[in-house]
This record gives sequence, C-alpha cells and structure tokens, in this order.
Amino acid sequence: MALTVFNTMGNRKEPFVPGTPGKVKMYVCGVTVYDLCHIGHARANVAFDIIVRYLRHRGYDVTFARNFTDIDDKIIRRANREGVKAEEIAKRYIEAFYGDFDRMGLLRPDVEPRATEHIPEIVDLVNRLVAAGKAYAVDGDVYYSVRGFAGYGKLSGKNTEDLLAGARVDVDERKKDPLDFALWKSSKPGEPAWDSPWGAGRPGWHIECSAMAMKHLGKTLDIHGGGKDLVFPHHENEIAQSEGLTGEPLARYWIHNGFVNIDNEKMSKSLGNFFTLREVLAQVKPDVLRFFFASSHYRSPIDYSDRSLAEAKAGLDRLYRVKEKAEGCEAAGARASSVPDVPEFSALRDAPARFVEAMDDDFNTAAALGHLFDAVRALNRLAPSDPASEREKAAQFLAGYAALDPLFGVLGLLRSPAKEYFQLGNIHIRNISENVAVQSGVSVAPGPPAGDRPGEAEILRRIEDRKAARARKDFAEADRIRKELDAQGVLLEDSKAGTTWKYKA
RNA sequence: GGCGGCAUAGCCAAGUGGUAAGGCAGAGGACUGCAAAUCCUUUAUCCCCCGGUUCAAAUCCGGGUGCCGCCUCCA
Repeated sequence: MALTVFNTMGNRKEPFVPGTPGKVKMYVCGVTVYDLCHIGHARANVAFDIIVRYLRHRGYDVTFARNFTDIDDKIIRRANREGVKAEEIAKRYIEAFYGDFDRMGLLRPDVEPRATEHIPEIVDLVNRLVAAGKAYAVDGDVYYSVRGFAGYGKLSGKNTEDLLAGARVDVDERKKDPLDFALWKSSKPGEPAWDSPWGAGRPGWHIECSAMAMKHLGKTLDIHGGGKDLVFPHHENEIAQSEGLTGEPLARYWIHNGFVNIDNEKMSKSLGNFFTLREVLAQVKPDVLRFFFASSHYRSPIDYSDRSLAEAKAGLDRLYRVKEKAEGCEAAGARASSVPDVPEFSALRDAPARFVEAMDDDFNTAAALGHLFDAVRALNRLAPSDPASEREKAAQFLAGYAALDPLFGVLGLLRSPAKEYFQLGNIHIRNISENVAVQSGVSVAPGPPAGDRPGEAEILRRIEDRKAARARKDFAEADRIRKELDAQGVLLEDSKAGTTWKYKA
C-alpha cells in the first residue's frame, strides 16, 4: 500500500513520492506574530503536526520547518499603538505561541526560521530576481513582475485576465502592472528597517518563505503546507519568486487545511468571530481540541461550537477510559502477553494495519479514529474488572493496549496519564491564561468553576465514609454521599477493585 | 463577474461503482445493592432534488436547489 496525498497543485490525490527516498523536506507557513493564536491556527498546526507524526510513523526521515513572520505591517501597527518596538511585539507573541502550542502537544519543528534573521538571504534573493529581469525597483520598493512568469496562477487555478477583472484593490501607481507584488518595501521614518541596495526597508510578506525554504531545505520541498487561505496570493507568489529564479518546482506536494467555522462562517480576525486558543484551553483540555480536529478530515471545514466540543470530549473520555484500565493493569503488576487469536478480537489485532490504510489515504484521521474505536470495543471485552485477581486478562489487555498506544500517539492523543486527565481540575489552567491575558491585554472567558470542587483528600475521605456505609449495608447513606459528590462535579465508580473517582466536566 | 468546495440518521462524521464505518445522543438487555463504566442488541430500505450511463451509483455524467470558501491582510 502506498501513501497518497491530495495535491492542491492539480487538485487531486497522488501517490506520495519524495525527492529522496525515505526523506521528507516539509515547510509549513507559520504565524505572523502580532496577536494571540486562535483556534484556526490551532487546527492548521494540529493538522500538520499529525502529518509529521504519521510520516515518521511510516518510517520517513522528516525535516520539518515552520517559520515565524516576525516583521510586517500588522506588527508595526500594533507596536505603534502600544508605543513599543516591533521586535517586542514579536517576542511577546512568539512566547505566547509556544505557551499555547506546547500545551497542545505540538512537535517543535526541526527548523524555525524567522524573517528578521534572514534579511541577507532575502536581500540576495531580491537582488538576483532584479538581475534576472524578474523584478524591478521603484523609489526604494521592489516589485515582482507577474507577467514575466508564465506559470502564474497554476496553483490556485486562476489566470491573470480573471485576476485583473476581479481586482478589488486600488492600483498602486508605481507598479508596472496591477498584479505585481512587493518583494521589498521601503520604510517610513521610525519603522524597523534594514539596509539594502534600494535603501532602508523591510521584506515583503511572501519573499521570506522563498528565501528561508531555499536556505534550509533547498530548491524543491517535498511538502509545502498551510491554510487554504494561503493558496492565493501567498503561495502563488512564493512559486513565482522561487521558480522564477530556479526554474525548478518549489514543492512536489502542496497541502492545505480547511477552515474552522463559527455558525457555518469562516472564523477570522477580520470578521471578529474568533476564539483564541487560550480561551478555549481555559475550558477544555488540549486533547479534546485535538480529538475534535482529528474527527474530521483536515481539508473539510469544521464547525466549532460548545456542542461539538462536548461531543469531542465524550468521545475522548471513552479512549481515556481504556488508558485508565491499562494503567490499572500495570499498577497491579501485570505484564503484556498477547491478544487471543480468535475472531472476536480481530478489530483489535488488525487495528495497526487498518489505521495505516486509513492514514495512507490522504491522512484520513476520521476513518483512522473509526478503526481505533472498533479496536477499543474489542479491547474492552478483555478488560478485567479486578486486574489484581485476573492476571491473564490483565496481561492480554495490556498487550492489546500496547498495540493501540502508538496509533493514538500518531494523532497526538492520550498524552497525559488517565488519572491526570480525569482528576486534574483546570484551576491551574485558568491561572495561566489569566496571567497572560493581563500581559497581553486580551480578555479571557472565565472557565468552569473548578475552584468549587472538593479536592482529592476530601473526596478520598468521603469515599472511605461511603465504603463504611456500604459495609454495613447502609445504602441510603452510601447513595447520599455519592449524590452529594455528584452535585459537586465528582463521579464515583465502584468496581471489584474498589471505588475510583473522576471530575465530571 | 471568475475559480473552487460541500450537501450522508436527532447531532458530528467516514465512505469516489458492488448494495450505508465510527463517535455522541436515544431505546432494550446483561452486569451492579443502586449507579457509573463496560459488553450485547437496536436506531438512515437509503445518502438535497430531477434525469442519464451501468447487471449494479451515496459514489460516474448532465441539469437544478441550497450553503460555504478564494479572487483583499488572514491558518
């Protein structure tokens, strides 16, 4: 079986064949650091995180690069508004980015180039484009001549005539052609600036990616990714810049993720209908968001709502319950044996192969999850109600779980111990987000009233009380205690091995 | 105006020619002192509508309808 990916270039699925067998050079467009990340950014980054994890699972040696755009008009505007330096804004939001995305369990890229650290490479690239007659300088600005690049529009399926007809932007008089775009922008007094052959200025938005991709990964990438909104003009322009110079394809495969919608409309800064990652993480654990993203295909739009998050949480709970049981078996001293070779457990035994089959089909995480749930049902049949006394079942259960664990890992799920997932309140999370909110001047929706819940010591004491009541068959008292805790957001669960507890929401 | 995508049960969501995965919610049963969890059974005679191709279509073709995205900074 072969991995196939949907290539935006050509709009179809193709067998995945990297330039060098076994190696994948991947560049994903990162964020412009002028504000906190929203869940749209989260989706994009989770999508590519899963792609990287899967490619590695498949045995590829992946070099993953993702940039920070740390200089641009929006950063400068914000800096002016706050009366601080642009680099300070960039620094603040890069830190915030890590704060949010490390919690999401996103792999750190192997290379994380920043535009401001590649000015010489950018200037050099612009210089060569000018020398090649592909670009021209006017009053300190440098523009790319779109008409001089025959392939313009091949990624987005546009042609230059239609683009002109549909142009909604005021034409800059200094451009030779309305379609031309800036490679280098001259700076106004007080703006961040770097020296260049055309005077003081800063890079245009698109050129940094061309320069950085070329420097760190070479002329042709295996995968170039980003959100759907980057197809035009960003990636189209990158192609013009890079291929205009090298004459070789910028990327073999172009992968673009779909949007997060709110009420069926694209979530975006300009529409104002967005939630920051931070707000969301104040209310649900990072895994819940990851599960939510993984339950749809990465190219489909997904509608974000309280309900969809709640459903994601319910589904994820089911998976964590399996992990909880595995931890229970381990704690009881069981060691993995093997899954019984009978048809009843075929879904479990076949899970790794089915998972790969689904993921090979353009990273179909939704189908892959379906197979994992099938496997979980089979695995639950092996679950011992008391691991300490059912040694054989416990050993078989552990064997089954061991087969699934790496697959969950590919999706970045079940990263926490189950005890933590079920028993950790999110008080600490609220504190973190509130602190950062103060720093960045961004409001954060209050999380659930986690502070009202009883702590572990208190809960264990009540469990002991209830145990005593049950021992003397005083079920009215036992039920009263359980209901009381239930009302406080704590769920008690009895089993042969004893009583355990979980926070409900 | 140009280009592209989507429409599957109460909700979410896979499925691109062979007779509807999975999750959530719901119903019944088993287990349990009772719950919860778990297991078993069950919930779309049918995949927006109308034509067509085919032995066979949710899946292909044509025509509608509805929704969305890009064409402007944007994951």
